[in-house]
Parts: sequence; C-alpha cells; structure tokens
Amino acid sequence: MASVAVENYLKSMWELGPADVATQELAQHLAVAPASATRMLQRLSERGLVAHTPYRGASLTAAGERKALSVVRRHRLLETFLARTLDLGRDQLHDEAERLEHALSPALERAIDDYLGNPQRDPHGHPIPGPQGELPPEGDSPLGGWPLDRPATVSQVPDRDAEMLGWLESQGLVPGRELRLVARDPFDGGVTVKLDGRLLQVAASVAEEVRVSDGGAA
Amino acid sequence: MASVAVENYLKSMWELGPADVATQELAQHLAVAPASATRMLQRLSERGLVAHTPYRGASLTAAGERKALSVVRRHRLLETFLARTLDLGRDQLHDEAERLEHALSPALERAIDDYLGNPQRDPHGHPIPGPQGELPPEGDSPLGGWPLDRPATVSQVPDRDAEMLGWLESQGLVPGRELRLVARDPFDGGVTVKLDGRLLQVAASVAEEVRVSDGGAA
DNA sequence: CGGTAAATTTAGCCAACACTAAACTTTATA
DNA sequence: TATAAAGTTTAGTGTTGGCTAAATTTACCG
Repeated sequence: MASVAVENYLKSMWELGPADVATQELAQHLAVAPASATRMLQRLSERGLVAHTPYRGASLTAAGERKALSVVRRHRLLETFLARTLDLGRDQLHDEAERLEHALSPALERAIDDYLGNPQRDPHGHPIPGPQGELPPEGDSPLGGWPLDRPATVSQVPDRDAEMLGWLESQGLVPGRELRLVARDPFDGGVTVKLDGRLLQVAASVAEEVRVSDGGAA
Repeated sequence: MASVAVENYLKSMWELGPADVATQELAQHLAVAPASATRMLQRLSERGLVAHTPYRGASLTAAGERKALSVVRRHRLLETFLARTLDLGRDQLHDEAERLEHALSPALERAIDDYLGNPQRDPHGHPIPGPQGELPPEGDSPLGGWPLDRPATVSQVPDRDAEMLGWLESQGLVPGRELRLVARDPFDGGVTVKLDGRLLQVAASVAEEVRVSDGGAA
C-alpha cells in the first residue's frame, strides 16, 4: 500500500523521533530538499500517519508508528537473514536491507522470521520489532555515559555509518564483546576502553553511538 | 539506473520475444492499458533499448536484451536462493522474486551466486543467465511435441502460473522426474504420460509449458 | 523592541507512468 | 475494393515525488 518514499519517510521519522522532528532534520536524513519534506509531511498528515504543526515540526501518530515499525522490522529481519546465510560484512548489511525492505511481502517476512527462529536482535544488536510492532525494553545505555571501571558488554553498534562500523569491527568492538571504561576525556566526551587486555581510544561521536549494558548480555 | 517499470517492460519484452512483440500483447502481459505500453515503448526506443516500428511492434536491441537478461538473472538467482534457504513452495517463489529482483544490488547478486555455487538452473528448471547475459543452449522441447514411448526427463516447468504449478507439483511433475508419453489426443494436443508407474492426463495448455529432454538430465 | 538570520512553507515547474477517449492505421471481410 | 473491426497511437489528465525561487514565520540579538 505505502510507496517506497512513504515508507522511508516514516522510518526516518521513527529514527529521529519520538520528539517532534524538524523539517530540515528530516530532509537532511533523507537527502531531499526541505520543501520536498514539507510536501510529504502534508500528505502523510492527510493520511493520518503524522501530526504536523506548520513551522513547528512533526511526529508520528500511532498509525504512523505502526507502519514505521513494520519497515524497521523488515529491515532488521533482512539484515539478520543476510548475515546468517551469506556472510556479508556487517557494514554491507545495512545498505542491502535498505533496498530490499520495501519489497518484502508479509508471507516472506514470516518465512524469514521462522527460519531465523524469531530473533530478538539483528547483527548490530538492534532490537527487532515484533509482528505487531512490540519492542523489547532496552536496558542499555551509550558507551560514553557508562561509569568508569564497571564491566560492560557491547549491546548495540550503529548501522548507517559503514565507515564507523568498519572501524568498530576491526577493533573488535562488536555486540557481545566485554570491556571496561578506563578513562574519560572531560572535554569532548571521548573515552578510553580496555578490551581483550588492550587499550583503545574511542572518539566522542563513536562513544555516543555504541551502546553497552551490564555484564552477561543485552 | 533503470526504474522498476522499465525493468519490467524489458523483462516482458524478453519473455515474449525474440520476434516483434505487439503492443497489445505486451500491455496484457504487464496488465497495463495499451496506450501506456506505447508511451513506454517510445521512451525505451529513445533510450536505445528497443526498436519500435509504429503500428508494427517492437523488439529488444542488444542493449535492451542485456538489461533484460540482467533482470532475468536476478529473478532466477533469487528463486534459487529462496528455495535453498527458506523452503517455500515452488509456486510462491515466483511472486517473491518478482518483487525482490528490482532491489538486488550487483554486490548482493554476486554474493548469492557464490553462495549457491554458480547454479545453472533455477528451481523451475529455467536456465540462469550468466553475469554477462550468457544463456546455456537449451536442448529440450515441449512435452506436447515429444515422441510417444521415448523416455524423457522433465527439464522445465512454468513459473508464472501458480495454479498450474501447484497441480504439477502435486502430480510429481517436477524438474528431474522421468516419464514416458503413452498417448496423444489428436484434436487438442493433450497427452497421457506414465510416471512412477502411474498414468496421468495432461491438458494441451500444460503440455506446451512443460519442457522435457532425453534420459539423464537437462 | 525592532530587525535580521534561519527555518519553513508556498508557488511553480518537471519527469515518470498510469488512465480514458478520440484519432488514425492496418487487416480482414463482405 | 470499400468498409468495418481490430489494433495502435495521440491527446489530454491525474498522482507521486522530486527541484528551485520566493514568500512567510519564528527566533534571536543588539
């Protein structure tokens, strides 16, 4: 029913939400002109998928969020499926899933979910929404904000930035890896972590995107 | 580069070719109005992908055929991949591949091809074009035209008609199965075949779509 | 508080693709 | 061979979704 463009707008809204999203932010995220985003927000508003207050921003309605989560679910199932079957690098998964997610029928979505054994997390550690959009509670927090010296397990890494992801991968900073924070730069929020007995300097921008949780697992 | 619509037109042209395809036939195959097909043929003609003689029909140029074969390759690789990993019914494969084929990147196409070990045939027995569009020689013929009593092996079954495919499947008439023609209806071309010691009546329309070859395999 | 910069929206345009109705070819038939 | 039927193309429309340029609103700063 929803076009590729509509699905992408909804997904971006969800990723940037849940607070009101500025037109410009949305436009930038989708690499379109702000005017294009405004027009789409108006259309989505008519269809009851977003609440748009002119000059103020927009947010997803319940109906819009449901559709957005359906896209996210397909995306993350596809990433997991591709990672399981073909072994693509974690950094290729995102782009491929980005294209395929809009062409996944409900039947195939179910078949993939069954094949994978109803996974809760994708290869980046992101939670996979259930068939009705249910999201498991998170319980993790950004690496940048973690207390010093408290053991942590990497639970999530970003998926959009292939370059950052490649670096994380090469440093062994992947979901499941255990580490400890040994120092924090008081100015820019960068941190130094110890993993595998090795010290590693992590830039602030990276430390914000990587999420960790206590000891065992996510 | 090519839109979903363009890819579908080219694929249909290839499936209906290689002789000149009538506008109406093309339109019917794609479930669009004849006028829509005319407009698209004009656009494709401008782009050098088809040769269109007004009121006479159109055929693929070499460039058009290359692109069409690329779509066919992606379609058949996807069918094979889905059949191998998830086990969907042979009759679901076509529709799913139909949607996904337009979203398959060259990198993923290659990854799937490697994973499958560079297969030559899809689950329906159709040959899979190579990366440059090379098609292996066929060497099989319609079941309807096969001589009586000569042992044959099913090499190809149709993929578009889910109903017919379901019936074929239920009767064990699948690629690889061996059979013999025991009778031919002189009027409509229907045939009776013997497979697994069982006699089976095959309608003319079906006998035209199923292809067979000599003894061993395709 | 006024004025300007930044953000947003409106206006107007374009391309792709679909449609129907009308015009025009080609083909077949009387 | 004239004429009707069948097939094809042209003409005119609509929707989606992108763009730029201009107008408008909001926010901030002196």
